[in-house]
Amino acid sequence: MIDYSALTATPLFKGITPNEIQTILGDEAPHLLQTFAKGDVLAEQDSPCNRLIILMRGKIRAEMTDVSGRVVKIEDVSAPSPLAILFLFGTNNKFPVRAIADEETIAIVIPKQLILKMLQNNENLLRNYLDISADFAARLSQKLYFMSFRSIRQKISMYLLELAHKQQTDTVQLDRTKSSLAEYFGVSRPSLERELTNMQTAGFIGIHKKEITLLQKAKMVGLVKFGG
Amino acid sequence: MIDYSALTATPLFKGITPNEIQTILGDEAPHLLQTFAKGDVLAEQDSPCNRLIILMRGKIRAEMTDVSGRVVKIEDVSAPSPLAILFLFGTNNKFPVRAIADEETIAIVIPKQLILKMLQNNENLLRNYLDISADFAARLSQKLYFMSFRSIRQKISMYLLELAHKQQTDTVQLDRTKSSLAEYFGVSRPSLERELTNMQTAGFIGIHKKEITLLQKAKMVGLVKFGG
DNA sequence: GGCAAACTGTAGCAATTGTTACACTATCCG
DNA sequence: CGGATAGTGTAACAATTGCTACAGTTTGCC
Repeated sequence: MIDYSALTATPLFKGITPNEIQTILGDEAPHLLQTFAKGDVLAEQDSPCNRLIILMRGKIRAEMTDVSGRVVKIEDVSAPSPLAILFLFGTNNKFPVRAIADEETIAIVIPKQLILKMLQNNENLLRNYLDISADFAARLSQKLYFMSFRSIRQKISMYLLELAHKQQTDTVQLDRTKSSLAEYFGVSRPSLERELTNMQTAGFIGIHKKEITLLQKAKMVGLVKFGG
Repeated sequence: MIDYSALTATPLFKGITPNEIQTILGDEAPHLLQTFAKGDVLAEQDSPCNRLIILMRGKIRAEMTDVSGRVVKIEDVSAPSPLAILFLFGTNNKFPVRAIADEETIAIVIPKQLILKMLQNNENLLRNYLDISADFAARLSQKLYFMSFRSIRQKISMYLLELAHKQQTDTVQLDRTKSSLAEYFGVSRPSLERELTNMQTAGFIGIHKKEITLLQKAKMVGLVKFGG
């Protein structure tokens, strides 16, 4: 049986009642359930992305094999959550990664054609779908924006200034570990640490664990603007 | 008057007949037309993105002002083409850039609510919309993928190996200028040139203008795989 | 044809960043 | 409580990359 109330917890079905979901999915719903054992492949990299996979229970990992044959783990996805929602459409709609079950996993697999119908028949669903896509794109854009700054000092300044703006204070709390921040910036962790220390020594910021105080906002703005 | 046949040339209305478009847009269509003089602002950065702007004639430039006040040109868009299609939805749906008319420009401006209705009422339109979004996201992903490689040599190798795969030959034609390739990689132009020269000296590739021959594919694969 | 603008190729030096290694701390979980 | 795991902080050295400057080439356009 499909647990419709669990589905309302997924971003895609947010704001839609279990009853509505039942109606949307229709009578075929029970046939859409699939179970995967640990190690099973839910979707092969570069295979046609002709169905939407929504995890109901369990978790998977997404791996990518590049031209050189190197396998890189891209992300972990836990239920309840839809998978690769953005690659269902587009001119080259293939799974960008291989999805492998990390434990026993139950998923609802919905053919692309049915998705199209569902989107047309339910405005909430359509909005959710478009919102999810847009948010994804916004995150990618934001990250690329950071990559466009040359020096680590510029990236740090930019990041902290935006954090200060969001948190409405000049003493910000880092919203991720320094390790993952280094990864986000695409630089090595020691390099990031060093530059943070340099900026503290230079009097730009004060560092206490994950709490960073912006001491010279104007100068940091200048860094971003004129380089350095 | 709206030139419906011109609209069919936009990616959003691809495959939809002028008559259908007329039906989709409905009676309000004539009220949606707007004219902008050179220098007029079609959309302000960070203003709510509550309408879709489709350029029918003329061209605009998209500029972004960052935290520091630095103004950067992001892209040029010429008619016929929709504007910022991916930022209409999402939790923070604001124009990421300021759109300024570079010459006299005529555009159809469709409110978000109407777009939602249109997408629900026409499957072709919905598919086009989703395809455009997905393609955009795929381009962003692809670019981030390149940014994830540390050295310039790795980026070059990766890029050339993919080009060779696409063009089905080991003598590839660069699909953009070396300048823009440097920008795409997020490195300085002289650094890219130097590394290309180094790779030629090392015997990996042969360079003749925009034509590059991959002489040691296996070793280049190794570069990407093991670093270096 | 000829001018302007964009693009290419190269060099030397300065600066930033990566790498590796090690010690230490915090957090999670049984 | 204790052990494992993830995260932090720092240092020295090597390597890559950026910057600036200049000369030459191609392209587009009048």
